[in-house]
Amino acid sequence: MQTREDVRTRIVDAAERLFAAGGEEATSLRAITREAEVNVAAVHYHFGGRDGLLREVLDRQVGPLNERRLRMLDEVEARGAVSVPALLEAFLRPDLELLARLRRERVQVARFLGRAYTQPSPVLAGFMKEQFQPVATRLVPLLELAVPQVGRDELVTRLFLVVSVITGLFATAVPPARPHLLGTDDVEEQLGLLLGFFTPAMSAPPAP
Amino acid sequence: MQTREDVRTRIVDAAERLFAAGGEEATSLRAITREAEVNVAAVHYHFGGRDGLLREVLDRQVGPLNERRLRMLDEVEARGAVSVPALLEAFLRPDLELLARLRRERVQVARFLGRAYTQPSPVLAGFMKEQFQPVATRLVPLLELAVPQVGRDELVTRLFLVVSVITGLFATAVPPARPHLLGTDDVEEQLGLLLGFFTPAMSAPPAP
DNA sequence: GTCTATAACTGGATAGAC
DNA sequence: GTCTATCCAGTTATAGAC
Repeated sequence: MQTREDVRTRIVDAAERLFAAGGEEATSLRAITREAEVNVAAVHYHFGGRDGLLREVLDRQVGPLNERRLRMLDEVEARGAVSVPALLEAFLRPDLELLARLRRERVQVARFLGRAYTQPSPVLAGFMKEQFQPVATRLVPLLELAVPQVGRDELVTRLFLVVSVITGLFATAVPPARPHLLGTDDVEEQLGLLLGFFTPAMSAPPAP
Repeated sequence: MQTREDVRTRIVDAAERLFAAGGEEATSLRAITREAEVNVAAVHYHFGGRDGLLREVLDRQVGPLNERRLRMLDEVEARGAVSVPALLEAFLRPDLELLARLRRERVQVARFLGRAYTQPSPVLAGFMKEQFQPVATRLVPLLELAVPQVGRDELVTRLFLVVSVITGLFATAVPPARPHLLGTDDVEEQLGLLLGFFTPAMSAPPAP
C-alpha cells in the first residue's frame, strides 16, 4: 500500500533523477511518472502541475541550503568576527557539505541545481531570484564592512566570480566513482583550498 | 529574392536568438522558422534537421574561437615564452574578445554558449567535447612545463576553476545596457583583472 | 486518492508537387 | 530550392469512474 507521503516522495525522487540526467526542459511529466511508477494524474493532484513539481524539486535542496547560509551569517555577525574568510566560509560551507552529501548518496541532482542558476526558464529564474535575494541582501553589506576600501559594485562583481565557481562545481558534478573535481572528498580540505584561492582575491585593493 | 546564403543565415540568426532567449530544449523548429520567416522544410534541406542546425549555431561561434586559441598557444610556444600568464592569456583572450564583440553587436547568443558547457543534451555534450578536446590536449602539457612542481591532475582541477568562471561570464552575459559583470568593457582591463586573479592560483604550490 | 480514457495540442520529419 | 500537406509520436491537462 502506498501512503500519501510515499507517492509524493517517489515523484520528487524520480523528477530529481530525470531532471539531472536529461535536463529540465527535455524531461516530460510522463517520463517522470513512468520512472516513479505512479499515475500521471498524481502529479497534478499533489503539486498542481509540472511547474509546481519543478519548484518542489529545487526547494527540497536549496531551501535548507540557504537557511543554513543565513544562520551562519548570523553567527559570524553575533561573534563580532566579520572578516573575509569568515564570510566566505559561511557562504561556501553549506554548498560543499550539500555537494558531499549528494555525492555520498549518489544523487545526481547536483547537476540540475548547478544549471538552474543560468537556465532561461521563467519558473527557474523566478525561484532562484526569490531564494538568493535574501542571501545577497544579507551578505553584501557584511562584505562592505570587511573590505571597506572596495566599492559595493566591485564587491558584487567579485562575489559573482565566487558564485560562478560554485555553480560550476554543482553543474559538472561527476559520479562518485570518478574523483572529485577539487581533488579531495574532504570538505575541510576543499574549504581550505577555496578560501586560500578566494580570500586574497576578495580582499585585493580596487582595480585602477 | 532570397539567395541560398540568405536563407541559411537567416535560419541560424533566428536560432541563435531563440536558443539564447528561451533555451535550446524549449525552442521548437517551428518557432525558429516563424522567426526567420522561412519554411519548416528549409531547415531539413539546409541542415539535415534540428541537430544539424544546433551544431551549426555553435560552430559559427565556437569554431573560430578555438582556432584562435590554438594559434595563440602555437605562438607562445614558438616564442619560447611558456609561462603561466602567457598560457592564461592565450586561453582567456579569445573568450573576452568574443564576449566583447557579441556585446557590441547586441547578440545574446553568449548566454547559450555558456550554458552549452553544462547542458545534458547528447548533441551539445558531443559537440563541446570534440571542440575542447584539442585545446586541452594542447594546453595541459604546456601548463605542466610552466608549473613543474604541480602534478597533472591538480593542474587540470585548477584549469577547471578557470573554465567555470569563463563559462559563468558567458552564461550570465547581460544586455549591453547594463554594466559588464567584470566592471569594465575594456578587454585589456578585463584581462589584467583575470590574470591578476588566476596567475597566483595556477602557480601556487600543490595542496598538501 | 488513484486510475482510465481522452481531449486538444505541438513536436520533428518527409513525400511529392512545383 | 521551396512549398503544402500530412504523418504520427509525444505532450499537458482533465473529466469522470472507482
